[in-house]
Amino acid sequence: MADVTTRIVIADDQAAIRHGFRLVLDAQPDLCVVGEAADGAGALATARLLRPDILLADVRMPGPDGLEVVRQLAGDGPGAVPETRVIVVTTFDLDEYVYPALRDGAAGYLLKRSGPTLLVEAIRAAMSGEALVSPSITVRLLRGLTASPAPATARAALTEREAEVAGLVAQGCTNAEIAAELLISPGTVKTHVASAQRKVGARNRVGVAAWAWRTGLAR
Amino acid sequence: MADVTTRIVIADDQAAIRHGFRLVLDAQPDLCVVGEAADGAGALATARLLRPDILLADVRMPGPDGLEVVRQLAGDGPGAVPETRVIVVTTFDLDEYVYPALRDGAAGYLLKRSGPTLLVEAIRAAMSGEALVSPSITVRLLRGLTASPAPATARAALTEREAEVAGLVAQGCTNAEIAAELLISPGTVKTHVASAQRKVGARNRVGVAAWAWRTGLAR
DNA sequence: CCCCGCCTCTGCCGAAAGGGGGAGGCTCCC
DNA sequence: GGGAGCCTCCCCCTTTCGGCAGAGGCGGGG
Repeated sequence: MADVTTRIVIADDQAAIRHGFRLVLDAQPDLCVVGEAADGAGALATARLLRPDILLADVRMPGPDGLEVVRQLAGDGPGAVPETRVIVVTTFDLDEYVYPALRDGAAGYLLKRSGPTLLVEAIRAAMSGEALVSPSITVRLLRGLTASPAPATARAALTEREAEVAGLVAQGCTNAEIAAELLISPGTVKTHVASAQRKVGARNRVGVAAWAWRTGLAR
Repeated sequence: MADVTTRIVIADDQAAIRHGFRLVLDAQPDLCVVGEAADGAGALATARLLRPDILLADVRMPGPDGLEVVRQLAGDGPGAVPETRVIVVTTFDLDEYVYPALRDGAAGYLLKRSGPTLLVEAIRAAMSGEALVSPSITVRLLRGLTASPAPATARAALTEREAEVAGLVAQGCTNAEIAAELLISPGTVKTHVASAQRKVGARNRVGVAAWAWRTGLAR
């Protein structure tokens, strides 16, 4: 495919940030900032008018915030601009917009302090249909992926044996198989399953399995 | 804090890769490759001996693979080396080691074709307790996170209706409940469940649920 | 046009799971 | 000593699943 210039629009309520980004991006031979906006409404209008390849959108802006911009442009509603990939930019990695932004179709999520390198890399990634997320944010996403919200807390509800049985249930084992595995009688397995079921509020063994998968007990 | 040199060990069965990485990394003033290994056993031994700041580990290596290395070094077993952050490197973004690696504590997941910039960025991120994942892989992670746009590959095996039923199975619904929800007869639900079961290789509905949770169809 | 895949439904039967109850042995702690 | 909690096992009964076999409607593609 032809390596034409990537057209970029910057949306941020701070002029200094916009100028900084523009300096960095225009220094790249294949990138070109074609527009700027200082608020959410302007970002949407500019994106719809210019249909750039990339929109860098601050999370916190007057009017529609970065998330709303992502939703509208990346959605399939009337105002969507499918050819524009939105990269969300934020100042603080504390903010909790990460999850919704990515879920709603952001092509990246960057910290302003990430530096020019990652900014350029994020744009190139987005142009390849990929997505770069700031390392400091990725590490939080991974924690969510990994350890589950509260493994120790939630799991404490079950006795050791019950958790063991629940794990095997989540693997798709029948009571008889679990019994063979743990060297106990099938009747005892039923007792443990029923107990786990009651404790986690499930209506059947699939609910127990679902709980095990959610909490990270099983994987 | 003092910006001392970051000590790095490279584990890859291809000497060319190791040399390439070494060239890139030693060109950085604050990075230093202090060791190499050509297989999993060597990687573990070298990491335990040198206790480097960073271990770049190929996924596919003779002996223990990159995942096993991550598990052993990042775990809390006797052979763990907590001060060493493991960045997993792979050739193909097709491979399905992404989830386990990140879940088991990898401080990054890179494609060899990502280029030197991301390699260096990934190391700096890992040193800050953060994690950089290759954009092409991130985009897959996000699909799993979103779970709305299907991971077409795995889910393509099931028809739309089957996937719908599988999702409800994963929520712990009985066939009758699914029937009521989808406005079809319980018998039809049984057909779909049985079909999904056969396609995903499960022996019962819990296996279908497990598959749904694994693939992100269910959350 | 006809075949194929998907969705829909039907029936039957044995196996598995779920709900209820009871019971003995064990450890830990008051 | 006496609970309390856990693990283990047993009974009975109903509901749900799982496997099997068949069949009609409906759409797309050869």
